Formats: sequence, structure tokens, C-alpha cells
Amino acid sequence: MADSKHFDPDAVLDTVVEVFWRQGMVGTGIQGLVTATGLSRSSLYATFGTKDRLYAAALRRYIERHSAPAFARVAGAGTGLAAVEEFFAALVEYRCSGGYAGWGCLITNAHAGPECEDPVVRDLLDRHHRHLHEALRAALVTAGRLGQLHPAADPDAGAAVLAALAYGVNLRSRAGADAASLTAVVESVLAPLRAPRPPGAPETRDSPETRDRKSP
Amino acid sequence: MADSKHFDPDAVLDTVVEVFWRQGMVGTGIQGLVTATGLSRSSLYATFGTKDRLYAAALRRYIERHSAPAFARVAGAGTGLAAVEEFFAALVEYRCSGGYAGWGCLITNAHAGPECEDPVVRDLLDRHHRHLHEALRAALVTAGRLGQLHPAADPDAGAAVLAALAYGVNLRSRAGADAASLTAVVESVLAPLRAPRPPGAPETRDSPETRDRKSP
DNA sequence: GCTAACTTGGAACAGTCGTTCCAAGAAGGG
DNA sequence: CCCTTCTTGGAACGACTGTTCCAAGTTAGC
Repeated sequence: MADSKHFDPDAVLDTVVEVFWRQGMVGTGIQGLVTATGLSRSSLYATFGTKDRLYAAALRRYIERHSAPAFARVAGAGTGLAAVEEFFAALVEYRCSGGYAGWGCLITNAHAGPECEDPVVRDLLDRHHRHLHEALRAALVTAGRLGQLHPAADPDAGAAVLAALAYGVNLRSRAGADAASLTAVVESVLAPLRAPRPPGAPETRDSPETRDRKSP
Repeated sequence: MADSKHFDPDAVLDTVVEVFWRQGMVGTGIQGLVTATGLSRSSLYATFGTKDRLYAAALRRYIERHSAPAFARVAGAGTGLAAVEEFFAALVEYRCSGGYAGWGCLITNAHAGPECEDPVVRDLLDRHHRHLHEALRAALVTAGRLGQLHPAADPDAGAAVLAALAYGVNLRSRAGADAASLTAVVESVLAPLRAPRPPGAPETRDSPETRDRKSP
């Protein structure tokens, strides 16, 4: 009865995500989206509505395509601190090398722009933050069950710390911070979360990474 | 021999800082600066040059007016961890209440926008990051000298963690995170840096904040 | 009071912003 | 084949982008 779309909206949205990701909400013009996606203003507006709605859709897509899988992995791994380590190793890798190097995180970037005053956007940011926190908390709970967690470490507090760390990594990577320094920070945050060496170790905790980094 | 300016460039730059701070680089138009400062385009351009140069000047001004004093305070206090605590308490206060509430940090925000690809801006961000790191490191070194620091904590690594924490606080505060949760994160990061209870305490460290937060 | 040096308001620039509208085209059910 | 329904390219919208320019105004030294 009617014509069907001459493009795949899903694929187009993925492209849109990349443009917003790289240039930000306010730094991206409709013209840029038109050229990047290859379709015309009409199709863009008919499919996604105004720029704000398109941006919100891009945020949702980013979360489901990039954030959610990582969250699910760290939360469901069952390996505790090892899963957390892998989560951050993958994060640093993601931010510093490959096609997305230097782009930071779309969600993190959204915090810093005027777009975060939009209630829809802010709700997505809050939701994303809770998911990140919950995923990390789940991993830390698992770590506790496995006896990997330092007795003084609380999964909830630890998750909050790790979430803040993730934002820091995302942010600094966009300004060109090198992977090595970011990895070092991650390790420094993880160190005090680890349980002390198994049985007869001295009463001070130590971790292989902080032990001999700055000894003379 | 010539006419002098009918305004105070220093005061104007302070106003410009506030506009960029709230709305971001790309989110701010010349018209907005004109209305905010009250002077005309001519004076604006004659005094500060193009938008990019004005933005860079605003970044520098922000650093010297807002960042540097806080850095100097935490680095020169001589009170070690107490100075770090006060630094972050003031930070959270700054970000969550008062006239700048919800604005985040101009430098942190600059990380997320397209402006961070400008080499001048990136250099300022790097310089700012090093200063932040150095100030925190100095405070931790002092803390070590005062015996406040946990034996396993390294000042350099700790400073890197605290710097990342600062970015996280700045970022999340802009999205409306409440002061309480931010303070909790700060406390959770600080806890493992503290030396264990003075003499005959048990071998596990504990801090008053993490001790009884989630007990049933 | 003249002149040289500077500032200032405001017009004007070409370009881009986000958005809307319409005529032309395409597709499937009747 | 037609007609309805949708899509599509592209023109057009007014508003705003950053920047430049100029005439008028203001000041200080001579």
C-alpha cells in the first residue's frame, strides 16, 4: 500500500551514534548527520524526529550496544575481581586504541554539555550510572563470595569508587591520556580492594603492582 | 594620546568564564557573550580576539581563579590527609551548592567537547591535570611524613586515583548527583589511604565511614 | 583646538543552524 | 491500472553562527 524505507534505520542510527560520539551534541549539525548517513533531511526527520529526539535515541542505542554488553559481562562473569580487571582493561583498550580511540564515552561526554539539562537526557545518564554501579557491585559481591575482597571493602562503596574511576578514564582518554597511565590508575584503585595475601602474610596488605613501582 | 577602554577587561573575562562554564564552548554564541558582558562585538573582538582565543583565555582564567587556589591550598596545607579531605569537601560543596551548583568544572567539561582537539586547549588540560596530580601528591607525601598514610599506599599512585576521583565528582555533579553520594565516594576512596588504627588495632584497617554503613 | 590613536555601537558579511514544506517518485492492495 | 500511502530529494524558512568593517565618538599629547 505504501513505499517502504530505502535504508536500514538501525544501521543509520549506528552511524548517528558515531557522529554524536565524536563531535558531541551541540557540535554536531544536521548537515553533518545528512552527509554521514547519506540520507536526506526529510528521511532523517521522518524517521527520528527532531535533533533532541535523535540524540536521545543515539544515547539509548549507545547504551544498548556499547555499555550494556560490558555491564552484563562484568556482572555475570562470576570471576569477581578478575572480571572487574577485565572490564577496565577492555575499557582502556576501547578508549585508547582502535577506531574509537580518543572519542571518550558518549554518555560521559553528555554529562559535560548543555544537553544534560534536558530531562530526558538526564534520566538516561542517571539510569546508565545506576546500571554501571550495579554491575560493578555485582562483581564485587561475587569477589566477596570468592574470598578475593579485602575484609574492609564494601561492595557498594567499592562500586561507587570504580564507577567514578570509569568516568575519569573516559574523560582523560578523550584528551589523549596514554593507556599506560590509565591502566596504572585502574590498578591503584583495585589494589586496596584485594584481599591480603592468603595465610601467613604480614598484617599490611600489598599487591604486586604497588609493591615495587617506586622503590629506589 | 588615545581613548582608554570603557570597561574592565578582567571583570569581563570573569563573566565570560561563567558563560562558557555553564553552556560549554560550542554551546555558547558570541551574542550570548555580548549580552552577558554588556559590551559590543567590536570591543569583545578588539580585546580578546576570536572565540577560540577568548575560550583559551577563559580556561586560563578559570585555572588561576578557581583551580590554582585550591591546588595551592591542598599542596601547602601541611596537614596531609586532612588537607585532602578538605579539598574534596570544598569541591563537593562547590559543585553541588551555591551559585555554581550543577555547572561542573570548566576544565572537566572541556575534555568532553570538540574543543579538546584544539592543541592549545589540550595543552591547558594536560597542564591542569599535572598540577592537580602534583598538588594531591604533595599532600600525600606530607601525609606519609605525618604517618597518616597506609604503608601500602604510594603517594604518586594515590594522587592519580584522587585526580580521577575529582573528574568523576565534577562530571556527576553536573548531571545533578547529590552531595551526599559524592561525599560517600570520596570517603570510600580515602579510606584505604589511611594508616591503620594507631597501635594495637586488629590487622584489618577500618574507617568510621565504611564500618557501619550497610550493617543490617 | 588640533590631531593622532584608540574605542565603540551597529550594520553587514557569508555561512550554517534546526526545521518545515512540497512536488516528485515508488510501492503494494484493490 | 489506479489510487492511496508512504518516502525522498531539495528548496525554502527565519534565526543565528563567527567575524569584519566603518563611521562616530572619546581621549590625551602637542
